[in-house]
Amino acid sequence: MAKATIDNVAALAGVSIKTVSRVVNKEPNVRQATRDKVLKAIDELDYRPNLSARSLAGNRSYVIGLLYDNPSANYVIDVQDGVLSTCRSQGYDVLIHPCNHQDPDIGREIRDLMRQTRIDGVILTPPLSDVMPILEVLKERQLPFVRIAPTIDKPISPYVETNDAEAAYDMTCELIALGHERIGFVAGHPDHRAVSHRFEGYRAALVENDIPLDEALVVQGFNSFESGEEAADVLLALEQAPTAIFAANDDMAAGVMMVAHQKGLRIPGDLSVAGFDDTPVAHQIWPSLTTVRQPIQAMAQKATDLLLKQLKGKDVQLPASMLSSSLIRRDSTGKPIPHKR
Amino acid sequence: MAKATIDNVAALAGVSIKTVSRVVNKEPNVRQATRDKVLKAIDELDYRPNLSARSLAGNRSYVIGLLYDNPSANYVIDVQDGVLSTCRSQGYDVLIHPCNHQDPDIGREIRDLMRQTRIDGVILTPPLSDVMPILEVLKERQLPFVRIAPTIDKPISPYVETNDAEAAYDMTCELIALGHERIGFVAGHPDHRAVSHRFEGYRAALVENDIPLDEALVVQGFNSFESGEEAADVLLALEQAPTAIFAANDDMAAGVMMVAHQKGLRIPGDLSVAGFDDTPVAHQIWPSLTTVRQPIQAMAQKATDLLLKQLKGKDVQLPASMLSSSLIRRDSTGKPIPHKR
DNA sequence: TTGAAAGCGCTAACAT
DNA sequence: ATGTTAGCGCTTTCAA
Repeated sequence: MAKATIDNVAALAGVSIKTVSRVVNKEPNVRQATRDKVLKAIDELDYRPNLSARSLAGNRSYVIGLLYDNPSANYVIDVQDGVLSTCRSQGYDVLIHPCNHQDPDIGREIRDLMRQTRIDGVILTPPLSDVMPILEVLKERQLPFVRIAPTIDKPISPYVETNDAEAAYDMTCELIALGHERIGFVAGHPDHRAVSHRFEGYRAALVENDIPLDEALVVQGFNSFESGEEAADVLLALEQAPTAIFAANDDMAAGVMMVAHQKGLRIPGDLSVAGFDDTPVAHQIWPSLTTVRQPIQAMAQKATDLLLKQLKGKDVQLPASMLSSSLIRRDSTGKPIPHKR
Repeated sequence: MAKATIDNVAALAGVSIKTVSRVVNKEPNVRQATRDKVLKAIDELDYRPNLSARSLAGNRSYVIGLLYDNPSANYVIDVQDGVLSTCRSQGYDVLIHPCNHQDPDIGREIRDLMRQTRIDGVILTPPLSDVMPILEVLKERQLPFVRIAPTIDKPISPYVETNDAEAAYDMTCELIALGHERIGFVAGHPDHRAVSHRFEGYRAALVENDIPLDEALVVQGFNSFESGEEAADVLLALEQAPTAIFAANDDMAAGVMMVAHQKGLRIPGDLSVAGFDDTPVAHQIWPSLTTVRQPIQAMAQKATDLLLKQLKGKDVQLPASMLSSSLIRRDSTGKPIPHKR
C-alpha cells in the first residue's frame, strides 16, 4: 500500500531498474515482452515515479513556468487552462508567476525564479513577451521559451499570434458598411504592443474606404475600464462627435458604454460601440457588445505544445503559429440614426 | 558561475554541510559567528538550495496544492494572488489544480495528484470545501489542508469564512429601509453552499421587519449570468412583480439587469438590483451595481497562513478565522417609484 | 537488448 | 554547537 519505488517494480518484473526506467520514459530498445512484464508490474503496484528523485537525477524538473502580468482575470484564466491542459497530458506541471512588467528589477526576479525552481522552460504572455530584461535573462541562461503574441525580436523564440490587425480591419470595415464615417478609436496600452497594434487595422480600413484619418478621433487608452470612460469623455465632447467608437479591448468598450448611458445616448442608435477580446463582460453588459473573439486557450495550448516539443529535443521547425480571431456581432452596433434637427 | 552546491558553501565557509543546512533552514544551535561565516559564503557564491534534492531527502516538496472549481475568473485569480503572496514570502510554491467537483472520479484524481507531486498540503476553495470524496482522500492520507468557506464538517480542518449571511441580512435591510416590500431573491447554486446560505440572511431580514416570506419571490439560480436572466424572467412576469431583486452573486445580478433593460424597466426607479461579491462586472455594468464586497484575497492569505503554520508543526489553535464583508452602495438601488396608474 | 554502479544535492539520525 | 554517514528514488554512463 505504501508508495512503490522503481526497485519494487524491477523486483516484481524480474528486471533491472534501468529497464523499468526505460519503459517509464518510453525509451527505445526494450523488447516488447519485457516492456509488457514491466508495465504489468507497474500497474500491479500502482507505481508512480517520484518527481523529486527524477528531477534530481535527470537535472530537470518537469515543471514549466507561466509568466504573466495582465489585469484581465479572464484572459489569465484562459491562458492557464490552455497551458494546464497540454501539460497534464504530457506529465508536466505548471508554476504560475504573476509579476509586474514595469518593475525595474524584473530581470533579477526572473533569474531568481529560475534558479530556485529549476523550471525547464517558460511561456511568456503579453505584455511580457516584449519585455527586454526578461528576454535577456532567458537567452543568457539558454532556457527554452515560447512567446504568445510578441511584437519584437520575433526570431529569438518560437511564438504564437493572432491576426489582430486583420480582425481590427474587419471590424472597422463592418462599421463603415453600416454607414458610419466618423469612427472613434480607443487605442490600447502602448506597453501591450499586440493590443496597441490593433490600431493598424483600424487605419488600414479607413484608408481602404477613402475616409481620412482624423487624429482627434483617436484617443490613447490603457486597457482599463476607467481609461475607456476617459476616452469616451473626450470623444463624445467633440464638436463633431463620432457615431461609432471602436475600443481596442472589451473593458475599454464597457467604459465607453457606461459614459454613453450616463449621457443618455441610445446604443446603437446614437452611438455604436465595438470591443475586442470577447471577455465575459461583452455579453454581460447592455446592450451586448459586438467584439472580436480571440482563441486565447487555443493559443496557450499551441504555445505549450511548442515548448514541450523543444524540451523533448525535437526541432521546432515552425517557430511561429498563427491562429484566427473572429468577429462576433451583438447588439451594440447598428446603423447610425441621423440626428433630428 | 555555475550553480553552487551546499558542499561549495561548506568548503568556503570552512564548516560541514550539516551546518550550512542548519543555517539555510534557520534551525537553532548555531553560533552567531558561524552563522555569519556561512551566510557570507552563501552570499558570495550566490547559493540557492536545489529544491529537488531537498524534497527527495526531506520527503516533502515545499509545494502546496490549490484546488478549485469556480466559473468566476475573478474569484479564482484573487484566490491565487492571495495564496501566492503568502507562499512566496515563505519559500513555498503553488501547484494550481482546476477540477470538476461533479466528476464521479474526483477522489481518484486528487489521490493521483497527491502521489505524483507529493504536495505538502492543500487549500480547498468553494465548492470543493464541501466535496466529500476530496475530504475523504485528504483525511485518509493525513495531508494537512485548509478550507475556505466550508459549510460541512467544519471541525475536520482549519478554515476561514466570511459573514455571508450577515451581509445578506444587511443588504436586505438596506432595501427594506429604502421602501421595498416585495423583494425578489435569486438563490445561489445549491452545490455552492456558502453562496446558497446567503438566503438565510435574506430570510432573517424579512422576519425581522415583519415582512412575510413569499415563496414566489425566491427563485433558484446557479451562479451564472444566464441563470440570473432566467430567474428575472420568472420574477418580473409575476402578477405582483418585485420592486427590488437581490441576487446571491454579481453575475446573476448582471443577468437580472440585462432582462430589466430589455423589458424597458428603469433601474433603480422601476427595479432596484443588488448583487454579492463585488466582482469587476459590478462597476462595469450600467447602472453600477450595489453589492457586497468579500475580502477574497485576504481569506486566501489567511488560509495559506494557517496551512503553512500546520506544515511547520505549529499547532493551529484557532482552527477557524472569520473575515468581514462590507456593503458597497452604487447606483442600481434606490427608492421604489410608485407606478403612475 | 539489458544491467551494475555511480552519483544528483540535500536532510536526518546519530555521533562528538 | 558541530560533524559523519547514510540514504531519498531516480537517471546516466559504461559494460556486457
